[in-house]
Amino acid sequence: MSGINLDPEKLEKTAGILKAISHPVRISILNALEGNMKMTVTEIHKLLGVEQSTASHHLGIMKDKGVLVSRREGKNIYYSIRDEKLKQLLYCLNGCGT
Amino acid sequence: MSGINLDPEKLEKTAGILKAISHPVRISILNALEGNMKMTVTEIHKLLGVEQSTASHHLGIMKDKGVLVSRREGKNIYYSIRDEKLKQLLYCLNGCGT
DNA sequence: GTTTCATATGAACATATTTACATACATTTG
DNA sequence: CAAATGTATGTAAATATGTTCATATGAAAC
Repeated sequence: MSGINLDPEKLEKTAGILKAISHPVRISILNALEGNMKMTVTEIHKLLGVEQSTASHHLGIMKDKGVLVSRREGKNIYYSIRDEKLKQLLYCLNGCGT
Repeated sequence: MSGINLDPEKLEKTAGILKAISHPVRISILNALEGNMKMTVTEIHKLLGVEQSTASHHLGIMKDKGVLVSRREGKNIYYSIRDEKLKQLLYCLNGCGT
């Protein structure tokens, strides 16, 4: 909150979270999840028009960095945004995109 | 503001801005600039303990993406955060870093 | 003009990302 | 158990990124 962030580990973590968002496809996924609460891999892959494996890959990256969580329901796996704070960040983002 | 962001150009731009921030050194630079308004390349290179060329490189990336602006004053070039909105995003970030 | 300080650039190298394709795994249905 | 559906993984190739070292540019001082 005051001055420079010196902790290398926290820096890495913060950078990791940001990096996990810094991709057109992943931003699209997050935008979709802002409106839908939860979506399956197939829904996202069809909505965005990317390969199923590509969608899965991007979802995996965001889950790995703690941006998303997933939950199995039968054959489907639903992904959703983990933290409300991250949604705030997304709102800021849409504002910054000028 | 509602639903999914479909404009590929805007997506690329947003991703570009985020990408420009998604690096430990660059987050450190932004943290430093939040407190200092403006800093020279040398100040940053010494404060963070990175090579001069590395500091210049990272500053260039952020300037290129519109995150920073630079202004020459004599021998020095001062960098500063371009947009107030970006500072908000940084505040959000420090909140999300848990 | 040449020396000095501040910054940027280019080459080279290692490493990481992104994507597609094929295939494997998990769950349900018949 | 076999088939069908939904998801993840492994490989490979193209591209991008990060870092260092050396060098070039720009501005000021002498």
